[in-house]
Amino acid sequence: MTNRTTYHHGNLKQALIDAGLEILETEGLGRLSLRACAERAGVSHTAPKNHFGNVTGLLTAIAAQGFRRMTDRINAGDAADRAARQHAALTGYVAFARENPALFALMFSPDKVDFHDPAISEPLSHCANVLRSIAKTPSAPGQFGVEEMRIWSLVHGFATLSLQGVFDKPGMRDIGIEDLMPEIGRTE
Amino acid sequence: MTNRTTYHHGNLKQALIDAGLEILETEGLGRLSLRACAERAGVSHTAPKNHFGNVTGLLTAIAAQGFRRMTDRINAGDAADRAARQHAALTGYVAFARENPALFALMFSPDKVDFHDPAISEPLSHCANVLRSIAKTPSAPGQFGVEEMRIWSLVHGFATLSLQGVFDKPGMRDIGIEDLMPEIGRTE
DNA sequence: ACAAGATATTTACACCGGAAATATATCGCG
DNA sequence: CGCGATATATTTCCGGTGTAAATATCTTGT
Repeated sequence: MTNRTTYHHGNLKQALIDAGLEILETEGLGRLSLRACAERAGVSHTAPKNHFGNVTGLLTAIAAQGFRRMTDRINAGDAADRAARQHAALTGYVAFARENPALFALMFSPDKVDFHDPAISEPLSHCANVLRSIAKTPSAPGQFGVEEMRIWSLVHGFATLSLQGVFDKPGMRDIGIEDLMPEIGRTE
Repeated sequence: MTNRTTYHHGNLKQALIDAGLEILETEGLGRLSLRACAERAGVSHTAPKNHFGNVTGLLTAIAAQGFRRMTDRINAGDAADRAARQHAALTGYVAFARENPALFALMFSPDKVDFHDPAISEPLSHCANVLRSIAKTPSAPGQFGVEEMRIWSLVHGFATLSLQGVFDKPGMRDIGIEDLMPEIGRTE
């Protein structure tokens, strides 16, 4: 059943997360299961329990990895100015959702991911930090002000609704986040 | 097993939808299943197939009912002016999400709901119509412009992220959609 | 009255997550 | 080195879930 020569896998935890990410890319969220991840990693379906407790723990870890990838995707730390970083972050957010629809859906599935799991809090904070850094008047670290909430809400809602096809009406497919954001950065 | 006197249920289709809505309210999205709906409606677990084809058809019908309820919740057609209607719609949107977290999550779960199902297109259009009606410069019926997309994106993103607990940081819990919307209605 | 179709059940099956007992490998420490 | 403790993985079993196929019951049209 397994092609391993050793009884222990060696790095099963990361292998299971990677397996889940691959399943999301190739088969979609509906096919993501604990057993499918285990099979792809070459272990029995109960092996994940040692590392993640239960299926929610595994899916939360996969979502956490998704937040790390999204943070990389939206972070343009080398950009010239704040406006450029903001543009890169917002278009990157929407692009990430479109390039990874299943992963993005998982990351915001309350019935599959436990947002109180410590494994996800750090990646989530890093993502929030990038979004804070593009505000005109960023709040102090650890804080999150009205402007940041407005930016995140707008881009997240746009990405979600676009992905869902809610905006799939004539003449709307060409409207992008750039068309919605000129007001976003204005001073309070 | 069943308490029915007649072999046929009579109005099984609606009964299954109602059963699903009750499960969402009392047990949450994780407990919503075809079999659970059937059991609550007092029929065998294969009976839903005649009315909905498969589980996606049933969940889509439940989500469609959710959009109808949300439309009622955000529609303040009797309000004095556009600003009042807008305020009612946006606060209503967020309130609906908080009052029906499981139903709201289902309504935007791409792996459970088929947005191409005709059963959901009409309720979705009605919901969109209310959101269009609160724009300063509403587009023509059937159309959907930048302002409407910005409004919907902002309020949907805020509702979703709030529900997920993403904004659960010190000092943020008191920020509402009203604090994010003064810019929303401004002229282009 | 009766055939045709709609509606519901029974049975069977594959997939899923989890619990419990067991097996194997690694680590800590004498 | 040796050996118990711990970590990691397997096997087996169970209840829950969605679907297909065959069957049963009711309703409808003529």
